[in-house]
Amino acid sequence: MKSEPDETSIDDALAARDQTVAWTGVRNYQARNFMRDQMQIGDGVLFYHSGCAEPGIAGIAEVASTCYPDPTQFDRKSHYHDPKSSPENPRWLLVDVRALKKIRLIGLPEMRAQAELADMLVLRRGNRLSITPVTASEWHHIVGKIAKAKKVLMD
DNA sequence: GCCAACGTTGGC
DNA sequence: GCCAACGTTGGC
Repeated sequence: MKSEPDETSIDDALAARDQTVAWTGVRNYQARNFMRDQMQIGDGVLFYHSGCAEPGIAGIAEVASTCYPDPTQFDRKSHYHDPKSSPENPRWLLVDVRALKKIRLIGLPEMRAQAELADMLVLRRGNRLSITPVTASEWHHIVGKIAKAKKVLMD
């Protein structure tokens, strides 16, 4: 799951109550549908920093809720306000995400250098989805490289 | 700031 | 339903 660290970094998420943040601002149907149809509480999340000097995987997190309407869509003052959405018929959903651990940044060049990750959707040319599924083997390859991640996942 | 890539919008 | 125009994302 991509987040701009200027807005919500892995450090921000770890500092939040229960280390949990509501994943506001998704305004793409495919990304929304991943949250609605694919995610379950406890699923592993790679916390990815985008739109910054050093994009890459910055932490390990987990899905902490099922999906529910993103409140920012109803907030006229929010950057994420959607005038076409209404509480009676909400268009955009989110899940809560609990940060588990900050890890050594695995930057884009490092990710691209690994044959095991060559098919990761997030690395696809032109990919703009802020949420993409990760296969079990990709997940294991990444957390396997990080002692901290391995430790937290065994706890 | 540039630009490739892609999603959305809206006229027809 | 097509498709051009436009807006956004996001790496560089």
